[in-house]
Amino acid sequence: MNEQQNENITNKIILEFGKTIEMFDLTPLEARLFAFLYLNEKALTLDEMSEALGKSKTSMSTSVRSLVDFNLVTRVWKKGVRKDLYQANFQLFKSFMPTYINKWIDATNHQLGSLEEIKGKLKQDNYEDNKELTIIKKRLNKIIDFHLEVEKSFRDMKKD
Amino acid sequence: MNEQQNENITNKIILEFGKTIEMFDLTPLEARLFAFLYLNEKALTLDEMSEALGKSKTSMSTSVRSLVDFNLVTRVWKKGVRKDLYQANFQLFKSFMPTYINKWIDATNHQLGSLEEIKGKLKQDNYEDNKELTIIKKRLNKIIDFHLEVEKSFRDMKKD
DNA sequence: TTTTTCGTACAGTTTATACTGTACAAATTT
DNA sequence: AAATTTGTACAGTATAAACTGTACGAAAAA
Repeated sequence: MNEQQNENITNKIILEFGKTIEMFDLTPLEARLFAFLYLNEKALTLDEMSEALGKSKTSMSTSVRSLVDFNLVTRVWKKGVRKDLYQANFQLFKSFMPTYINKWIDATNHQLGSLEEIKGKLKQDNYEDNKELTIIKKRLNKIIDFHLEVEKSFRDMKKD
Repeated sequence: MNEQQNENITNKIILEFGKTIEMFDLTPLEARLFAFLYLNEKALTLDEMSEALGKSKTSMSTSVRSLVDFNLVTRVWKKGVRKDLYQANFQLFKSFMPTYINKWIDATNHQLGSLEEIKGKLKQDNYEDNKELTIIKKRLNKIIDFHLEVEKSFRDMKKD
């Protein structure tokens, strides 16, 4: 009854919290797994996760590895325990938000580079100018501006 | 030669710009389609899109409809032209960014509601208190705080 | 050393997503 | 009215993503 009750509540929270985590570009399973780990105080084994989420141990292995790579989960050592133990990092906002923002900044910067390169090539090679090309050039500049604006938005977001 | 040259450049831009647009949660095809429309001054028909992107007309129909729903593309009327014409909205930042931010705000608010509901139920029904439940409650509060913080971040982002 | 246990690589399967082709209603043209 | 054209619903197909089960090396236990 007690167990059942806790599990019921846990599942509801996992469901809702998981949806939010998915928005940070994690897969549904990774999201649920993180939520589950977060709700548990003590570090858990792959078998415990597998049992709790009803998914294969292999899935847990790969998913938890992703979470570690994303710096959302930490592998924990405990004397006498042979199995690997994993624990969710407790600082949610710091774990998720900066990484997400950086992802946007990095991506826009990278695209910016590619677009500038195209622009440079257009100037260098003296292409046969025609009406259509003129429009393309104009739009390319607008696209570059757009990337700058997006990048700035996320950069500003960091300053808090 | 002239045509070929323009198409070549257009494709390069579509490729790079498309990647960025995908980050705003559009499918790869929607992203490329928008990029393509944006690079064209005049409004285009489904057949022209289909021809240019090498995808079926059906795909164009559904994709362009999505873009219209997202307020990224506008249907345009032109006298004497029977086919439907579509044109990309030119204000990129205004088209993409506010929608994206609102999506986050709406989603976090919605989750917040669900989580508060769970919290309320936990208080109301006097559950048998145990150590595990105490931890769950504590974590639930942290999760709610997290949602508030995320929501605030995106709300602040709007103020520019 | 032999046996057991653990984590993960890998191949295969299931499930979800993206895309196409046919068909057809609505609108336009002949 | 008949014929053509246009956009899209729908069903089916192809492609990608998620997930599982078996197998096996590494490490620990017997």
